[in-house]
Amino acid sequence: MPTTTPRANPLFLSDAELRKAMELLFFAYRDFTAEPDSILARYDFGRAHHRVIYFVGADAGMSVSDLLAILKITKQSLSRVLGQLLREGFIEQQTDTQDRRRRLLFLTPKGQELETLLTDKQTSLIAKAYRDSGAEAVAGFATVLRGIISDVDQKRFVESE
Amino acid sequence: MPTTTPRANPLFLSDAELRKAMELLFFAYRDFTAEPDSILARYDFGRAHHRVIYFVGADAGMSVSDLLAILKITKQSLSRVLGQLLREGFIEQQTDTQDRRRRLLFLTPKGQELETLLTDKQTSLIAKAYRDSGAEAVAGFATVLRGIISDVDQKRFVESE
DNA sequence: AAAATACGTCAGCATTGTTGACATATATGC
DNA sequence: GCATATATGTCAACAATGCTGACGTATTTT
Repeated sequence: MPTTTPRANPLFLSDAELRKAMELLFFAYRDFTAEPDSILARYDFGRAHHRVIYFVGADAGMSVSDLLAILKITKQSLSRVLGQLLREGFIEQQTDTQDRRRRLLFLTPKGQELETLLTDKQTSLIAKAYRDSGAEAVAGFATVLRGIISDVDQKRFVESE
Repeated sequence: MPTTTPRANPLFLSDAELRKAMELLFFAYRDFTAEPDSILARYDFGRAHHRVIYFVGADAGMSVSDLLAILKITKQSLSRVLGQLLREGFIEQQTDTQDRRRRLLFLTPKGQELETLLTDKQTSLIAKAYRDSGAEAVAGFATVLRGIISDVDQKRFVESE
């Protein structure tokens, strides 16, 4: 009686089921970023610019090192895109009055406008998927994604619950 | 009576809830690819090599154009990584006997070994998240991701159900 | 006063995507 | 059988976005 155990995955999780999950993530992430990517191209911006605009929009007044901790890229990499966004007037900096070494980041009205344009594309895609799936599926979606996210990054979500 | 409607999202989906979904996707995808990325670095390979190895592993004997259709990159981009994988003996080609223009792709034993190494890291992460979440959550996870995936790419999944 | 922190910058390099131009082998349509 | 379409490959240049390493300045902490 062959008990198909191709790889080391207990608890009824077949290899095919796990591969399907991986592919779902791959295609979903790809399609999720496709629309913003094409909008950004019109500004000569890329996905890296989008991330900066998104997170600064989500947490106005964050410092450069806060942003570095979220993005997990080097300051040299960030500097390139952040510099462009500053020079082109999408983001502005303000010295923290508490600690004058820190530069707090804010979207300008122009930056806010682009943020809204980009985020609206993505939120409407998510909203459509949510509406088509129902509340229960939405809860499951979040639960599983949280399970995939490392403990370190988990912390970013616990407070917002 | 202010009925908070910050953006255009009906059906009780708050802006905060939708932004959280976007962030979950961002962090999950990042953490999901982190382990393979660090393994690949040891081979002087990148994420592009991983994708090729993964999809050829999932569908042995696929043609170059099949792969191009999945990855949605140009043949010049693919050629670079595919060429490396061929030269270094991770993948081998075989002329299709039906249509001798087509080159069918297969993993070599060496390629299969790397595929297993990489995929096992990712499947165990998914498996852990699945086990911690329960069957119902897993179903919801797949439902929502499918809702995010474009109709074009959906087709890749319908047959496997 | 010395050390640590926050931020910035210059320089070079790798990966992975792009466009455009061509070339070859094979299959298909008429 | 010839013209055309298809599948694949290749050369060259360029752009976005990561990286490392080396410095420099301002400010805070010890």
